[in-house]
Amino acid sequence: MAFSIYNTLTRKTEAFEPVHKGQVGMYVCGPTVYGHAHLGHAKSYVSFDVLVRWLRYLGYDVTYVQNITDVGHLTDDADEGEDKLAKQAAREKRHPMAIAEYYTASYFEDMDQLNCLRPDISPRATGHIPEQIELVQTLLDKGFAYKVNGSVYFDVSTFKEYGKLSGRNLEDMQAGARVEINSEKRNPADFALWKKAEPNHIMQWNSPWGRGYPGWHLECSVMSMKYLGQTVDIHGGGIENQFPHHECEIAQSEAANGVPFVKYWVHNNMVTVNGQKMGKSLGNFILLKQLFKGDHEVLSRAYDPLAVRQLILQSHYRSPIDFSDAALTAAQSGYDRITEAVIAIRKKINSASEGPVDPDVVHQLETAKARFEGAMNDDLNTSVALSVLFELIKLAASQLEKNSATAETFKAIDTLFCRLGGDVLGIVKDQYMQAAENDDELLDHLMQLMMEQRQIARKNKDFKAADAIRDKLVEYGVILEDKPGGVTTWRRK
RNA sequence: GGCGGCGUAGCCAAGCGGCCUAAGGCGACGGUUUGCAAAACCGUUAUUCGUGGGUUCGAAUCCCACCGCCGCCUCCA
Repeated sequence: MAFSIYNTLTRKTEAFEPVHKGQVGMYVCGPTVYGHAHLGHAKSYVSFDVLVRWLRYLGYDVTYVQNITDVGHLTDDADEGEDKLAKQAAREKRHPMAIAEYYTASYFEDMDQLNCLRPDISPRATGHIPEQIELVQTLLDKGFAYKVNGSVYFDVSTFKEYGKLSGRNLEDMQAGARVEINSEKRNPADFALWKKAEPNHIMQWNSPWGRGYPGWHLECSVMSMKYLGQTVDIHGGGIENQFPHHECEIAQSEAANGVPFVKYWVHNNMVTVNGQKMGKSLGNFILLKQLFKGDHEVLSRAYDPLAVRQLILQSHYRSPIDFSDAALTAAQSGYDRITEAVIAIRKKINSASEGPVDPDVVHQLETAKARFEGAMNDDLNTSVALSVLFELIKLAASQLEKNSATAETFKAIDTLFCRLGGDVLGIVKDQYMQAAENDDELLDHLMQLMMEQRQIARKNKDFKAADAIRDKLVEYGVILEDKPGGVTTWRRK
């Protein structure tokens, strides 16, 4: 089965065929860097990360572009709204570019934690002002735009297909309740391509129309075209950007080029926290940094970034996901189970006997792989793909029980875990740091001593003393585990 | 007002006309193991898919109505 993906433009799941055979150009709307990344960013970028990983797994040569918006879109479409970056800059008493730099670094740090692959290109909006001016000029020359008082607007009445992505038409929109504040526009639906800057506006550039700054839909069109061509295979973003952002991108790009701007529009759904929209005023606005540290009042503990990733992958990218402490805890438990199983398998590779791979295991691995691929090909059904990983754990467990299982068999299982769970889903790591190996020798020796003392107590049936040692260690975050054969191991809680 | 989505076991969630007497995860319970635990492993946990109609040989899956929830339509991932 070939890869199919839901295309918002056609409202159908379509067989995926890139414009150029074997090559995929993918553009995803990136963050506006005026604050730390939050849960919404996590869902969005993990979803698109898996899409990129899946396309690469299928053998496509993918160029993944994700912009960094470092010139604030306006906080308000009307006219005098502030630039979000400038606003944050004023709050922090720093230059807007310093704000952009700081939060860009923060963003990549968080995405790295979530194991999202870096985009091939992360173009900055401010680095593409000349190209944006060029596009505005082209639209003016072709009669799709008009100048008013140093600003330039796109004239939506000249673009017949305006509304095709979001399923809106101009009449409906004009009947809507939105108040028209900007009297410069000919039509309320017209949108700014270039805005005249007031002298106190920090971020501004020279243009043929005077000092100003670009409109908020322009950068994506320009950078997508520059790096991926006039027609890009995939353009991704949050569903809330479908209108007006993506609709406007289509209008300005297709008006200028006369060719389709995007072949497949892919939108991911949003997140809620405890069943409600995440909002700063609702007290449920969670930053990724808070999540990873457990530093938020709705969280009972810190969560492993990859457990968060797993939670995201447990539901479909087009479904909304509700983050709650309970959901995170459940995902963390599931994630821990996968991790522990993989570690156990890898230990066995070193200790198991030599020999060929069990043919029965080979068969089961092939079945699992086929099921995984089928699920991913069906519009990225990561939930089912993940369930295959748990089936693999079951298979591994049955082999771990057997003394006859060979090292090659474990190697084969591990390889599939790495491929599907690692390369594609990004939740299985190549290497795991074992707590014990990390600690210095002294700690090891001390633990050894404690365990010996406890062993003596147990031999003497002095369980009171034995339990006292164990309980005290739990307080210090250390868990003792008595294994068959009188062996005791320890690990951190 | 316009657009879109959702309602499946205690919780999360896949399935979207027959393979469904419905994946998988979490939790719970029972077992193996243990001095007792923990962990791990094995097993059990929805004859039923918000409610009521309809279409069909056949529906969780299609249609209609109703109830409930959510998102977008302002920048937002």
